[in-house]
Amino acid sequence: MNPLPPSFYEQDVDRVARALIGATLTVDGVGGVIVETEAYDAADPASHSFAGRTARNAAMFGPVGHAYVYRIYGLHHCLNFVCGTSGSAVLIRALEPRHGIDIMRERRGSALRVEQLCSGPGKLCAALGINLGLDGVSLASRPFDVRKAPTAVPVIVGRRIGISKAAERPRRFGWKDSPWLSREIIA
DNA sequence: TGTAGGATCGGCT
DNA sequence: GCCGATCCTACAG
Repeated sequence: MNPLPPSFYEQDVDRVARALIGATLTVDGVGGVIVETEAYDAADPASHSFAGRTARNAAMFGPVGHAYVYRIYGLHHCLNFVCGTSGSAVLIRALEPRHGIDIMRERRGSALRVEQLCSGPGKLCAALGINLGLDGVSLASRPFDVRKAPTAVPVIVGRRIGISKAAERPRRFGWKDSPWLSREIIA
């Protein structure tokens, strides 16, 4: 359960996406265990970095081990971890809530079941209080805390979700049979 | 300068 | 399963 060093993110983005399953992410002490991720890079037509560096995606081309946060559909946010190859990042899609569940409910709605708090990229950003102010911020310092998975976990791979280009590429990773996934993982 | 569409979510049919 | 919310990026003209 040690903090993940910046060198961890230097690995191939698909390897990082897989290795993050089981890691613990908190923001100001609120968060839980990562159960679902997706990999993107500059050679991927579905990636924001595919068309090159712009003002929005600058963090994807910035320092490794920093956050790339963007707004989607005008109202939600998504969190990514920037990796070694320039323009590559891992989208964090779902968490098992562990810490600060009362605060998550304050932010997301007091009537929600625990399974609904972080079961999607937009949901977990709302629950953890992630916004554009965290774009480009280092994951190795506050408010972020990312810790290595204490033990190996069973990971399955499938096609990505919610994209129109290259969705069939097997770049979605999830904790096998986890009840905390955003959706079932389909190969 | 104008505008189509997106790595989503929740409510309604 | 479908649709609207809501904003800002990217690209066309």
